[in-house]
Amino acid sequence: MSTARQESGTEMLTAPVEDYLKAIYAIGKGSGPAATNEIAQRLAIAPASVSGMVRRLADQGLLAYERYHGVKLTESGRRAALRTLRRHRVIEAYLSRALGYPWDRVHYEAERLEHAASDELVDRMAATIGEPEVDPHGAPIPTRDGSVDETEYTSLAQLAAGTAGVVVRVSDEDPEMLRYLAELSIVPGKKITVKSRAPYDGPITLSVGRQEFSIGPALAANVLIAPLADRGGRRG
Amino acid sequence: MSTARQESGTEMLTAPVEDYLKAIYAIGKGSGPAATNEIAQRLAIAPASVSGMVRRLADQGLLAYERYHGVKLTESGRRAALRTLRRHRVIEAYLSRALGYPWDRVHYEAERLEHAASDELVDRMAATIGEPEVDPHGAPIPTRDGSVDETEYTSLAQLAAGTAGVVVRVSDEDPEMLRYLAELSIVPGKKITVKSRAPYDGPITLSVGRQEFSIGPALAANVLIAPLADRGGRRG
DNA sequence: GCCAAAAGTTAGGTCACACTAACTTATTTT
DNA sequence: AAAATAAGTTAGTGTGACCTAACTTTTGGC
Repeated sequence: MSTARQESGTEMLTAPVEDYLKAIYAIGKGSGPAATNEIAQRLAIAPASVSGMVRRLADQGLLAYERYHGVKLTESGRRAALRTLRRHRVIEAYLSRALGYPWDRVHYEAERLEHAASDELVDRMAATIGEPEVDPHGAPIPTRDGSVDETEYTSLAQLAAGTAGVVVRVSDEDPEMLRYLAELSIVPGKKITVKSRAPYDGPITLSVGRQEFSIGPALAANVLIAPLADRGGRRG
Repeated sequence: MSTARQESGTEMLTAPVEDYLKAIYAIGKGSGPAATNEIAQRLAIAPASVSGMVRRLADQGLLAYERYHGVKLTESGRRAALRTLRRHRVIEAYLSRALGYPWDRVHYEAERLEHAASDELVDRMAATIGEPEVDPHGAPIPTRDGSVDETEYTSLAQLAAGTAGVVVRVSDEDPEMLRYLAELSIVPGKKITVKSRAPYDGPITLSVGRQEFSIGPALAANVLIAPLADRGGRRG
């Protein structure tokens, strides 16, 4: 057994394998092909290592691989990826709500626990905190039977001046950024209005609550928004 | 990183290494020497594998090894073992109390989580359920700074007829046995009186609560007892 | 105190997962 | 369309953790 996990029904996957599948899913959003280099970059390993692993995963039927062209998840691979994603996000939500974990550190902790927790544990966690639909960063939690909300949202960087919207999701990996976003109270559920945008990728001025401030486009790109009907005019 | 865990301060140990240390600690109870074969048996691996690993662990300073004689934990090895043991038992207690996990399955789940959970998580779990001192099977939980209650208790198999005692601990690995013990309500905290013992390792008759029944010596050996003052006489 | 049985070790092999260096295929530029 | 660059692959290594088979050391019975 060693690092692998055994689970009722399906074969057990090792932690690295689960990480590959998650990465490939994240790149291709479940359907598109993933490039070797991009997988390597996400997992912080050498491209050559990916070639080798990808072959094995293809042999196991988890993905479709064509030499020199990318890989795509098979149905079985997609299911495995979503199972891991569900674990990850339920664990994040649980750490945050039940154990008071700060939202900038849940990702890192979940990254390890997702490979060790059983489905039963994950389901109990989900039940205990009331079957959450999103994790603390707003990412949707796949259901037990493997479906996810794959709605694409606009990033704050693309939002036109004068537009208002609600933050639905922020990217979860960089703790420092998360702490900064929390300071600005740019968190899922918050209403935001884009007051103005300086040209040439300049700062974007926002109003959040009764505060007003500017952020750079790099940060804004990490915030996803559900736009609201524009009823503020553009007098500001 | 792969299967290893990084923790503030101390070097990260892999899951197998933590398992070796736990096994060696369990055998030598922290001080005595552990035999290669016994380690192998506990970890369900070949004795030859133990020889190899034990050498590496000795090189790392986790244990003292003399060829053809057993191994003993060094102070550093003992600390690592107790850290893992604390994780394990806190997790068991948490699963049981906070998530309603049945007591016959917490061991198996904790066996995997103990290698993935950070010290911070374990401490939060402990705090959330009120800093428990024992796990659901009655095993003492090591403190953060690495001390444990190492009191030795009498097993129910050694208890003389007419003696009464309180169950302090039952062995935790066999789920089926745990379910049976729960049925008999032989659980930590319960008062038990040994009514009689048949000779030649025969059945032991007990009274627990208002019930009376007999169990075999093999089962009784897995129940540890804190004896009470004998005030019942031996008329029974 | 010798000799068989038990306990422990070395030798040599495997598998998963990473690496670097060198090579091949694909894409882009001119 | 040729050359330059980027992307991807193979070849060869290393490490951790296991295995079996064959050998050595220790122990316990007589």
